[in-house]
Amino acid sequence: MIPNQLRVSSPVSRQEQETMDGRTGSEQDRDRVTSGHSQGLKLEPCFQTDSLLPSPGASLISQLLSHPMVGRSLDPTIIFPSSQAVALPQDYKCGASPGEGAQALAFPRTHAPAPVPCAAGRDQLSDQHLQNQVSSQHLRAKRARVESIIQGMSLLPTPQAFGTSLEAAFGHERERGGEMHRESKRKPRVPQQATGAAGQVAPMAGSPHAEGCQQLKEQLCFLEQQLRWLQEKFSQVCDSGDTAQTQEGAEKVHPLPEKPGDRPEEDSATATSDARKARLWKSVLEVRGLEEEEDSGDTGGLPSAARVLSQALKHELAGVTSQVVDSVLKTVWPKAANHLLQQHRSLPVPGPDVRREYFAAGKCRKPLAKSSPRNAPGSMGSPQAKALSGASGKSLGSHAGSFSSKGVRKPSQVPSMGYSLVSAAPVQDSQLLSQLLGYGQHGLWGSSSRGSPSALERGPLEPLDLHWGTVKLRPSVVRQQQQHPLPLSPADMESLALLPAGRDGCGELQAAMDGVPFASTHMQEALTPGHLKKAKLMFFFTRYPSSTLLKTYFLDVQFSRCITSQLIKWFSNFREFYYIQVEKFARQALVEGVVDAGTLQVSRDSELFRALNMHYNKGNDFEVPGRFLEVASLTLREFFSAIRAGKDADPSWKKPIYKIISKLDSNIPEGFKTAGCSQELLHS
DNA sequence: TACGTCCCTG
DNA sequence: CAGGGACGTA
Repeated sequence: MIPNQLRVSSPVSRQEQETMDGRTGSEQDRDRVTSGHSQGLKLEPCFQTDSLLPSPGASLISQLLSHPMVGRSLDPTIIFPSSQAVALPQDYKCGASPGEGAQALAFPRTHAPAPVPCAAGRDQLSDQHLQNQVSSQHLRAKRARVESIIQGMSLLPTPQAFGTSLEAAFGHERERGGEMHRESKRKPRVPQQATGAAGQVAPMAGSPHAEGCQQLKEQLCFLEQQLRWLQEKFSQVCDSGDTAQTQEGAEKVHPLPEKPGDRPEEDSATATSDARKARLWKSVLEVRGLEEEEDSGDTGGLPSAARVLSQALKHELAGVTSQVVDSVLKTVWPKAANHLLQQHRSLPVPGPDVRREYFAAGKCRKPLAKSSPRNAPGSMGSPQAKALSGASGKSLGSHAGSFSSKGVRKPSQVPSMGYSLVSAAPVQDSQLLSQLLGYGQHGLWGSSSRGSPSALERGPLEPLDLHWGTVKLRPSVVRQQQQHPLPLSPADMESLALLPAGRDGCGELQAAMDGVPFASTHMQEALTPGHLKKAKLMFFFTRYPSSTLLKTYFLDVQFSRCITSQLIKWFSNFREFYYIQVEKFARQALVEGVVDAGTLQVSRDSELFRALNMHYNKGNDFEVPGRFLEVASLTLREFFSAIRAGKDADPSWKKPIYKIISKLDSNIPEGFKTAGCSQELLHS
């Protein structure tokens, strides 16, 4: 932890240093968060992703996807760790043995259960092997091309989900899959069910997440099923195109019944989920077969079969991902889940694009009241629930002043639409994203009057955020954090980095980070009109804010000497105007013959108030606190008395008044600390 | 040196 | 009405 690291970069003035020394708790929290975040960065791919995703479904997918990545031929032992693997034509493994030709081509097109044709003894095939041996060289070359095509399939940048969201979600598994791949060259690996699901979920057992893990596991099993369905569907597609050849291939392969287990490697293999894996493998082979077909004929672009596969996979994965989300949510947050799922399920399965949009809209943000940086991922539960349901402390309106319905409160009138995947208005997006990225965990935003979505709306992804493992952040994100330290917790960043974005996980994240109006959370190096407006409203509460206080309330501003001066100057100008107005009305009252200063009261109907309100609260979107009326009344009386006493002859006759008024500052509502506040005010 | 106030300008 | 300069204060 290097709490001060982020401040070292820029020299701080003495006052700023003092300010730092007297930092508020929240500021210190911010440091903790930030440093905690940096700590989080050091955590390489770690626990949760591993522990939650290695269920069979995940590993299958990742393996499937990882194959092209490792740039080697598909290895049956990956998908067939068991006997079936060895039953496959041996050629598939190394591609060097005789007989790779016809069998390799024929097998993929068969629709007989994969293991059966696979198990077809080499003895029975030997004739065909001999016949085809002549062309084996050619076929090898063909195979290489096909594999490169398949490789390209999963690497394709276009396509939304295929190699992206999965890549993000299963990235680690995938990496491991690559290693496994190599390992399994000779040593059939233990089925994932054993090592993966059980072994890796186990660490979570006993924790509040155990149940969630279980749920997730089940969902991933469901994902498997979906994949199976997909394979079958894909097979049908292939068939429709290649009926003749498929039949031909089937003829070749069908007469090859054999029990698995003729091969030596089979010994060490276990036999769980063999049928499923066989089908998966078959599907892969079918693709390969198709590729070979197209290789000789249609060579342009992405093969249609691949496209079909891609589309279907995308669709299925999107759906299954939703299921997983639902499942986990249901587990860790049953009450909300019920509500959310109802709506969620009524929605069409979101495509990757939709999800990307959803993310860009900042709707899958962290809980606003993300209590403390120590709220490490995985330790959710009651704190989260509290934070989510508690709708956190103060609101702007909880103090003397509040926003009128016309103004800042507007966002709160956003219909409680729950987990809607439909993108919201841009302004809202920025606000929401600002919550996500900015100060959400302070819980300052989370008041009902601030238009913060209800707890239910805070996103079903939230639990997942906590589950998803730590991931190395994109350099750009890290850079941004270093330059403009935001109180992002590691979990925040994780969720950002891990969100299954659209076509390119990183790219989409980048887009979301860069493209979305970031001003509300990005540390401003200059004060904006929004800040001015905010300052004006703050003037209703404090006429003499210290620079320390200002720093506290303009958290999204990168304070420098210049910024501080400008803010101070603003308030100086506010005071100037204020006193001028009050003096004017005091004199006016004197002229009007007012005798008793005590009768002077500033009400919301008075001209003085109207003038002041017009100045500090244009649009009247903020309900001026009553306290301000009292202060104004007192100021008016003081001026009145002083003028009546002829003190205005003294050049510094106002100073005593200033001194009195300066003691009448009241606390500023916490809501003003919200980063998005300035932005929000601007739009109101 | 930082801040506050006054005065002035556009 | 925001902002700059001059000046005073701590």
